[in-house]
Amino acid sequence: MTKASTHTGPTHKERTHARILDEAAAAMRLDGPDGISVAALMKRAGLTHGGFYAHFPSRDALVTEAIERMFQDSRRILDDRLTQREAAEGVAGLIDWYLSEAIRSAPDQGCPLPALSGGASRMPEAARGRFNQGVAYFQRALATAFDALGLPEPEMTARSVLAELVGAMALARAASDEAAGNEILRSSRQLLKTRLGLA
Amino acid sequence: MTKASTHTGPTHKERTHARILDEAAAAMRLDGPDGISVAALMKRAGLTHGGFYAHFPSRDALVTEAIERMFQDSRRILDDRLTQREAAEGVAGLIDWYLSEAIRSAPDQGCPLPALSGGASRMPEAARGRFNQGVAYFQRALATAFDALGLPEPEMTARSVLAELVGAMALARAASDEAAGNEILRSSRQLLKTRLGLA
DNA sequence: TCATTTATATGATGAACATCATATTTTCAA
DNA sequence: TTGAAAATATGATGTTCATCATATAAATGA
Repeated sequence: MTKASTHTGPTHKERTHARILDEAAAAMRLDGPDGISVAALMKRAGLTHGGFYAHFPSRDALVTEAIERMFQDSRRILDDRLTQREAAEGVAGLIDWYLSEAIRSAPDQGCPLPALSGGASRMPEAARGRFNQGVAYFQRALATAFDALGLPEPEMTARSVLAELVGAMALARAASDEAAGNEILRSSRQLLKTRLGLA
Repeated sequence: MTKASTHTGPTHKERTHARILDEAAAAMRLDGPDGISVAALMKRAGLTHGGFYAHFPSRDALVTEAIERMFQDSRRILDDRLTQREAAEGVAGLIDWYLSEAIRSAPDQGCPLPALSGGASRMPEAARGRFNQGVAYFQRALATAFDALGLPEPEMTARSVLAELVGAMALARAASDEAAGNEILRSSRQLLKTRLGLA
């Protein structure tokens, strides 16, 4: 069952691997790196627990790959919004998307930072490295956009804005009262755009 | 060993209870609500695991009490800073303290929000309620101070500022590169004070 | 179709965990 | 000083977990 020499699609095993990763990424966005057991994860992927180690050498390796997968997804969204439009429109749209009520209610979509930032120190070292690369990429992308907007101190502003984005979504998701959570989102959407001159 | 009728200090049991709670609060600020086992917690308190259930009916009850304890500590600091000084000085000092490198390196002190926000949905229901009360208190305290500063939209600003405080500390702690973490703190310290007219 | 490789399933092992029953120690009033 | 009550320790139970050895099933080249 070695992959044929001619260019064919992904192997059955590769598809299964990807499916396990997708489920892990979704579960971890909901419940953090320790949020799902190997057995529960495999069941969600439609498999049994034993086969796991044919795909990943250890649970830590899964966590690391899943973190990377999450940031790949986020990077694609980020790039779409920031590079395929006018800078002002791109940034405003990113803020509205990032802090939308839809994303608030669907933590398994959206950015992994609000769910994972608080627990990065508990992640396997390799996973934490990927996490930091993801944060750095996000900061650079924002700084580039802010520079295009002509804002002063684009790097510093990027760090500050990212902090508010992440904190606002984390706090909004934490609220048991949905209305209170939505107020947090609304406040940050508005004041972020105000301070970036997008209001 | 019933507490004497005359007013004496706290019972031995009460002191032990408080000691367990303090250890739990410190551990949870580091590693979240699931960060420490009953056995490990009791060992840190200088006791053995079995006695735990003489103090708490369940692990969930401990988590709930520990959350409350953490917010009591924070509330005291918050009130000290915001009520015992000029509003401008109090807010600036709060920002500098909250986002200090010392607090970054000592997660078992400082505010529980950065460590716990991401995982509030996994907390026992009662604990989540206390958590939300803590957030609401923080927001109200900030809004009052911003009102005293004459800022427009003090409530909305309070939500936005709290989000940035929490997000900045969470991201700074997540960074494996200490310098990168410190840049995050520095950026938010400066831009928060700028946008509140305290620079 | 058949034989062989690859992918997945079954079942087991040992560790960590929350919880609890019971034993031991400590405390303090009499 | 002593004995009852309170506080803590010991040890056990059942569960969940990551990991792995091995068995079965599925796929593919011949």
